[in-house]
Amino acid sequence: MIEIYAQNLANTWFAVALCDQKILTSSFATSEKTALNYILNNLPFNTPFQLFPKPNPTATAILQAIKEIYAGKDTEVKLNLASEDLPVYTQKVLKATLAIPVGYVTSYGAIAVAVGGGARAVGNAMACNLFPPIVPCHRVVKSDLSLGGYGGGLGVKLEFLLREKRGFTEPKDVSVDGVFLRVFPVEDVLRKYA
DNA sequence: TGCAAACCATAAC
DNA sequence: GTTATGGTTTGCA
Repeated sequence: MIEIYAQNLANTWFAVALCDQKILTSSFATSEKTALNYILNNLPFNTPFQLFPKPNPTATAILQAIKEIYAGKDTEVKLNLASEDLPVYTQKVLKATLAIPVGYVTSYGAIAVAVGGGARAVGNAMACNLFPPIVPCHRVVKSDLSLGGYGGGLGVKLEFLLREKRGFTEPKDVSVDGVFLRVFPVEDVLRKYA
């Protein structure tokens, strides 16, 4: 049985679908309806689900953690994502995206180099991200460090990056499955949109 | 700058 | 099988 929870935290609606403590899909939006619609659209077919008006303790902790991520904070909470049924390539892209630290961004092409495949394929994987904002697809931009696209609208993407400013000045490499992924300070992106 | 061609995993037919 | 479709990239005028 799939359990769905939605809650308003700090003026934003967050929603999750859980199954066996694992996150099937998540969302955020300015209205409860929009947040729930996203969840419902991404639910597997022919699976019963139930919408709970009040989150239980597990769901509360998860929603709280997602809110922290949304707010641009580092979170220590480990969120269990049900990604094993996704295409393998998509899983690799998600994993690489999760490796981007707060305060940094990388490009579609850079991820493609790290996990194989091409930049457009990476963009495709991002476009159907089931776990916003847990999988920080807002930290992936074009190779010239302009924004690229975003499901929730480019304004939302820009605001995310503003909240994640950390004052870093140098690019660096992070390790994903033994290969390196180059990441750049968010400031490098924001400069172009001042 | 701007445009065209190469790029590559998915989903839909 | 085949085709259409992107949240791209690169090269070249």
